[in-house]
Amino acid sequence: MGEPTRLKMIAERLNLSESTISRALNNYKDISAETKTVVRKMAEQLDYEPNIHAKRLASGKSETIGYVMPIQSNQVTGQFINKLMAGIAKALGKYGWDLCVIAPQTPDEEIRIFKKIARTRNISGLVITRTLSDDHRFALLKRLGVPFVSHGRSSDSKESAWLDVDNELAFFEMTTHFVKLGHKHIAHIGGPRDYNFARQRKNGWVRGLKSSGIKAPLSYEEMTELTFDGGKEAMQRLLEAEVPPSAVCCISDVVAIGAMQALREKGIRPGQEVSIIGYDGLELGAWLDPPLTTMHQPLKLAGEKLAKMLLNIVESGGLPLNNQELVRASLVRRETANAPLSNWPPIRKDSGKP
Amino acid sequence: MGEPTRLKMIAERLNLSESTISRALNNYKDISAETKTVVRKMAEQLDYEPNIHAKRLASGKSETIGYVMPIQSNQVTGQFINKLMAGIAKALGKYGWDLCVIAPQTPDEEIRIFKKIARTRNISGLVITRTLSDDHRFALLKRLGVPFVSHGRSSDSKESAWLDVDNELAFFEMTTHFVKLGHKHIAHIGGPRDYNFARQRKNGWVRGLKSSGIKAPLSYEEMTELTFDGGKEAMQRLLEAEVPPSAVCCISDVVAIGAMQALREKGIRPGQEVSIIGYDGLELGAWLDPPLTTMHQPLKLAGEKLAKMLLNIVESGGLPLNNQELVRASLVRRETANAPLSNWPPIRKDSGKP
DNA sequence: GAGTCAACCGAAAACGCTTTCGGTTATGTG
DNA sequence: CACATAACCGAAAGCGTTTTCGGTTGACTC
Repeated sequence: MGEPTRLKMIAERLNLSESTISRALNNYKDISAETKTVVRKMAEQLDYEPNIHAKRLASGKSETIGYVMPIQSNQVTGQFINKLMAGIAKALGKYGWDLCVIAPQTPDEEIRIFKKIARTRNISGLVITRTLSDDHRFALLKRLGVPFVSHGRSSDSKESAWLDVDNELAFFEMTTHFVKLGHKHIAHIGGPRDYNFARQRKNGWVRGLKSSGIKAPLSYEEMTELTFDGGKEAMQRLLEAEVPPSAVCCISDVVAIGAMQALREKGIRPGQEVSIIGYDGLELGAWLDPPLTTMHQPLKLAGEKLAKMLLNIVESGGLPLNNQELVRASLVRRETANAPLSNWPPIRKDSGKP
Repeated sequence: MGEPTRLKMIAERLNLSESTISRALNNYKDISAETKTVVRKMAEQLDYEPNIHAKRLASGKSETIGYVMPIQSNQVTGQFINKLMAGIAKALGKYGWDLCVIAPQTPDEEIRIFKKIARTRNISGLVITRTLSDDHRFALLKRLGVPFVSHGRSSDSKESAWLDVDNELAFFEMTTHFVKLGHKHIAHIGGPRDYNFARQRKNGWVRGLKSSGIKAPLSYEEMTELTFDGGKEAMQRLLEAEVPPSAVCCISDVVAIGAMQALREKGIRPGQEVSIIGYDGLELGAWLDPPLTTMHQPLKLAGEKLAKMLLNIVESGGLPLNNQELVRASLVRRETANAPLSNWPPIRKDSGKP
């Protein structure tokens, strides 16, 4: 391949100084339009590509952003992560920035890595996901002065940059959708309250019930890990309620799939006796039996948006405050959410009613 | 946070030269053991972290490897990519190397990016996945002199580094497993022959049949895209065979899920009239109705291995030839693969038999 | 016609490390 | 005791950019 082109070579060919070449290529305003075009043409011709390390050393900027992979990636968050990353990488690519994957194995390691980034500045900014309601990372990164954007809010995110889905609205809509179908016994399988979105979604359900004038017994609020197993067990508990629900708002598709399993094992048909709606919009849901009704959020687009926000902050000095955006999820109608059956909920033999 | 520690500061405190410090920290052999420990202690104490850009500029090494995301990432390869990446990042992290995500939007862009990497050397090596039987990338990267390892072989991979699952063996075992269960009508839904693993898997099926003395009509070999839809359509075609199969070896779990859908729509029960085995070992499969029998390969481990191979090549001058490894997949027994039913395959009314 | 001011560009100093080359010491050798 | 030989270490030259600080021009003002 021969030696790569250097600034110096361009300078020699054009009888200009290296500094002029550099400034011409970087579009400084004290270089005449004429020289700029000449320089650019020559750079193009020589296939010039700046040495990125020299550039970063000299400028003190790293042009790299990091994506922090969720630690416990044992779950079917697969789609989630990919699509987000693909979006981020795509957006960054346009500006010649790099996306670096950070995969801490433990929370402690995550902290160490953050501190190291703060010291070395080898990464210009971070994208974090899976935010908790009470997420120490927000304060830590702010304190360390590391620019970041989060996918999801937190109690600490008032002044930082974030992109979030309106989870509460989504679950409000999910709940009222059930109401419109005629349901009166609407339960919720939520996730650990640690996760901010878990709270938001639960609140949406509560608000949906309230605005429809429906009351739900305490037992209708279930909580579980975001796994298939968790969903299954939660559903089993719900079925033991005095009056089992006829509709269930699930915090995620994965949980919903687990819940469907629990129903089947009791001989109950999802979408018949008990309706179910999930959340995430996994394509997979369409291939279940029966296909899972769910709510969808555009993830790749979210990735692009997150990248642009971060770029705005680290490059253009944008304020985190001006980089907050709430997007909407949309209902994907499939076959697990239908009108209630007349013979359900069943009257329990052991119920107190005469 | 104050200014980060520099080599210079350590040198001043210890009354040594910068070069000595550098060599001590990099474990050069012309530095006495004594000085080394002193220097290391001081570095530790001052929380020294080398400026990575300076280091890379001076040494000419980038300490970064790139992972090329499969272009058409619309599929449920989710798990796949993540786990692999998590493994790579984990292994690299131990050596202070970075993992950079490369997400070309088109094949052309992929080529451009490779060429750019070759010129700029801003990435020390690549991990590529989704290899094709006839994959231009192998020759291209070799020609460009960019070190790489592939997850999966190709017709061009004889002399390059790779990690692959023994796909043929896996499908051989899958097929003979069906035979042991008593099946005689065993079909295969394969993928585009472009993919090398698709050929390997088909060959495994063929070999499995042959070694069991079973013959399959031409119509038993189906081919499709690696999608839910593809699996469904392929299964529909199989059901129209003169003698429909009682067992189907599917190239992936996703395809198998699509196939199950096709069965259900015809009122056929997966695992009863028609048995099915998938491939990939997605957890998800356990939550289908009925749970999908499949074959599993350890992906995170694969990622770690790939990273170590690449490090061996770019750092220790290891030969690609010495970095080839074949791993085994293992059968995960669930509920879609059972002994055949006596009333299946059905005798077609329109069959030629009297 | 001296002075002012833009508009352009070059020289040179960073940036923080690695690495070559050579120079001091101690250590052994004839 | 001169001399070669290691064993250690320092000086200094890169690595390829960016960026500061001036220095030339030529046009324009009064």
